[in-house]
Amino acid sequence: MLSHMTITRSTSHRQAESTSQPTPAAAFSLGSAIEMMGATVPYRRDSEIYGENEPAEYLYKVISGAVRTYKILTDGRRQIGSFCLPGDIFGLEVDDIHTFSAEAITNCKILVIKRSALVSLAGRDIAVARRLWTLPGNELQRAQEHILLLIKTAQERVVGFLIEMSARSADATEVELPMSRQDIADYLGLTIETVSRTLTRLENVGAIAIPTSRRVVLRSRGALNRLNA
Amino acid sequence: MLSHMTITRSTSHRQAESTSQPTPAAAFSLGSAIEMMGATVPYRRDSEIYGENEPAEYLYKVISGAVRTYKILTDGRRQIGSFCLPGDIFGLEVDDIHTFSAEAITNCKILVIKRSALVSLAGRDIAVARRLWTLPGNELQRAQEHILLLIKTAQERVVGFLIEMSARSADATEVELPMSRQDIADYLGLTIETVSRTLTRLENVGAIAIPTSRRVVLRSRGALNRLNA
DNA sequence: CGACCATTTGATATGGATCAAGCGATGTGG
DNA sequence: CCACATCGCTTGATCCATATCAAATGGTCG
Repeated sequence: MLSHMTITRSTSHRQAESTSQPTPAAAFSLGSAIEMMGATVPYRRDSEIYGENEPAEYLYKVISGAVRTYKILTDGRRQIGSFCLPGDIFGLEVDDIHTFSAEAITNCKILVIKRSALVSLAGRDIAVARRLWTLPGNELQRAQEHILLLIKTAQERVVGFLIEMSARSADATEVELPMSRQDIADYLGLTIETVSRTLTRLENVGAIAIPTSRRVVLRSRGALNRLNA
Repeated sequence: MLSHMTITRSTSHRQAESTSQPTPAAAFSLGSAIEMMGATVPYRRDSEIYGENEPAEYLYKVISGAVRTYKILTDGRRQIGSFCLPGDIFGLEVDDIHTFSAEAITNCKILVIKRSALVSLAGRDIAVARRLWTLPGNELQRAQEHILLLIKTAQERVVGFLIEMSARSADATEVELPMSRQDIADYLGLTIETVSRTLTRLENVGAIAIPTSRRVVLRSRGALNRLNA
């Protein structure tokens, strides 16, 4: 059976919705043993999942909703490291201390898995071990892509962001943006105004449509790729 | 004894100095089994060690000299991903294809290890496996630091770069820069002129001294940390 | 000594930041 | 159910940091 952890005691989850109702049913989706080892915990919009410098006792997987990981610099600037969408795993750290903070962007459900349980399972199950193995490498690739984004012009960054989001979206031509303009700006190293202006410019040249501010239709992939330099 | 590979046949090493003379003596330094599995190969300044998109058959460790890994964007811009100094391991890839190119910055000696040999050794030696394990995670941390650099002002980037280099240097107050201003600029996402100007400004305010263009003395760590925001 | 290449320095242009105001959707209290 | 406050987003005007263009300097090697 499921080995239930008393995760609500952890300081890492102090902001979880008080009406927390784990949904073990979801634990059997996706066909991996990983889903069976944790509890699904709801977090409400803008609540902290964990903080920078806290010990990294758990691993997290987005079941529904969206999460941002970020750092606050000494002067108050915020850098978003990644957006996590359903299926994404986050919270894995090299040295057992979180190097970023994580917050729920929307109300969401997160599968929370104890690291130690996963490590011991990996010792028994080579498939789990292999999958765990690939996580830092995948993160590294994303970080490297992020670096490449950050040396580009504002327009290229925004276009790159849209392409990245569309690649992660079910419908490749229509992108749902769970995050605010400020979140996008802090991910791309731009200001909210520049992000907004760039999006409207892309709309004006017919590359995209913006039916609502949180929804973008990619109208011309060719134009976008051209603008992506 | 050492199992010598016929590495000079590999396309990855086509630019190695023709007067290649492996130095197996170095193979016994640092007290790790890893040193015993490869051959030390000399590369001359600006020669390619491997190219982007080539299969990643080997792992590399800098014995002496310095290496840059980089990508060329479609419009010709170059982004340097990392500088590798003696002791650094590079060339590890998630999916067995190099995502960056690597070039010798100076004439240098590189220990070249066959991946497959290392993997099989890791299967037998848990210490080697553990060490291999940590590499992607360490790379990830460096990439994340790099991201944080790239969202800062020019002065903060240059200061951050100097602090990073001094942390990797034997003498914490004096930094040898094996790379050109252009290399630094391409690492920091700035132009060569901005890097140069920023360095002279730092010298003018007394934070550093620049006895020669490739040597920087950190005169006031406090001032640098302050400028690092 | 002279050519070459890296670096520095100078003058100007510009992309994105900043400061400021307007707009539209959402929700709340009267 | 509507008036109003709030919040997120967009738009406008101006400023500034860094890029760009250009030239001078300096160090290295033949």
